[in-house]
Amino acid sequence: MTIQTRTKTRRQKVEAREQAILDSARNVFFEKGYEGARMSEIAAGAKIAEGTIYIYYKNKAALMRAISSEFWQALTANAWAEIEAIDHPYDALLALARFHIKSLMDQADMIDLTHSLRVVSADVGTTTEELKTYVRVFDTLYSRGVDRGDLKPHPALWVVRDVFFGTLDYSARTLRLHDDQNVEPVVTNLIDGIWAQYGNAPDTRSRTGSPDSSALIARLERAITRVEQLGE
Amino acid sequence: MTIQTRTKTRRQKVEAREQAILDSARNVFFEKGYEGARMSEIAAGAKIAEGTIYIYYKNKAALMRAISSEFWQALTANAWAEIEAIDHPYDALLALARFHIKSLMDQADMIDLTHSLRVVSADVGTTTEELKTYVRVFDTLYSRGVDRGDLKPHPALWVVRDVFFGTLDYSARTLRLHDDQNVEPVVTNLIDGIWAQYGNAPDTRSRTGSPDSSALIARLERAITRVEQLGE
DNA sequence: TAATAAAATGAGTATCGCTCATAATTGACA
DNA sequence: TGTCAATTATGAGCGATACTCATTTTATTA
Repeated sequence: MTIQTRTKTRRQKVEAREQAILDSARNVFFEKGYEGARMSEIAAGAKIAEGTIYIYYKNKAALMRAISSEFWQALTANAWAEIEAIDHPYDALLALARFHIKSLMDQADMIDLTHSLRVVSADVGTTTEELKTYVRVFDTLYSRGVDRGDLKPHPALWVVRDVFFGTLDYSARTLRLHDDQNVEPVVTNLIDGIWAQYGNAPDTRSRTGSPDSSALIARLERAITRVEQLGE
Repeated sequence: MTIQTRTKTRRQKVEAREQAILDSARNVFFEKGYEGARMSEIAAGAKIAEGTIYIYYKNKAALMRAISSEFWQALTANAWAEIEAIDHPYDALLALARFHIKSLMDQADMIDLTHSLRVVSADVGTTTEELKTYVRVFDTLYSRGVDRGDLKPHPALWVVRDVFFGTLDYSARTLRLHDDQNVEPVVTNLIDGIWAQYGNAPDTRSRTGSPDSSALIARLERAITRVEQLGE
């Protein structure tokens, strides 16, 4: 017990310092950019000596990588939270697109800094891994749509994924450039486009007299009944 | 006459030196990346003293910017050349997409270096200007399609433009990551998608007597799905 | 050929990321 | 509580590098 409490105290102190360094570094990186950021200033911000940083992080690039890593993990968590309550894939994709582009725009500094890692350190492996994890939110959503029969299975999902993220990335930059906060046209346009290309519109099935049309009508009937019961 | 010849000689010498610096810098930047590139090495490659570089270029970033600028101008010229003989907008867009993604993949080093400018220097204005010029190739192509009646006019062309370049950019990265040289699926998929959404395809119009019913049913289906979720 | 302007040079400077010998702090144990 | 070993912190100093500037070299004109 005593042992645990004591070691925990030490660990807590260390972790607090680590977080202080991270926080200070984030501030300085935001303000000055990667190149402009001085290790001395980061140390001052965390109220420690410059040398202490190197006990916690191997070098400037590693520090930057840690910040980037933290950011993407939080983004992934938030993305899941954003879509978990949404049932229909169309709406979920819409929500994810909205969330993604808004994040890109709000946290543009962070995004640019992450990109800078590619330039600064050859070892972008860590960040790549985190990007993959983030991107999995989309993949899951699409797969769910396929399972439900709302979306056509795609032989190479990454093709659609790149349309999704690539478009949003570029659009975010354009919107920012024009000081425009209205993401809806972009988001709607994108998802409608994906839906037009890969969506299994129910009419496609019913047109050929497929058995699914009756099921759809039944669903419609039940739904409408519920709407009617809602009153006015 | 004599005056002109003589000054021209001097100017030629100066311009030759300038080009030598640029060539050497390009080599070193490619090989070592921006951070890894040493001004001393660039000078050695151009067979001049280190201080001479600074007569021609204000600093390392300016040197990099000049290289980037040269690259994008050449890319723009090549893009125009690639599409000038193609008449139908669909084929021209296809060709541009193919050209763009291939350039991205072949000259990945150059692209990454250009991106690095964003990190290194706040003044990315020059590069942005050149990017705009490049991007105009697409805009012209789309407008031509609208004029011919093959494409629907879009209230905000940049939305489509960002789909185009964003998708190709991301796809190029993915393909490179998988050591895949086959760009056709991406290119075809992209242009078909744009055509499906914005093309005035004659077959769409002639397919059925009630062109709007399928879209209407799709909309109904999505709306009902949303209603169904309200109850649960 | 001499005078002047333009261009080149490279030793020196300022700056910054990082190291390491030394100091301070912490926790276990008697 | 005091002692000792381990952990953590410190900051002067090192090496490296982008950039400067006093001096030299080269080109041009009369």
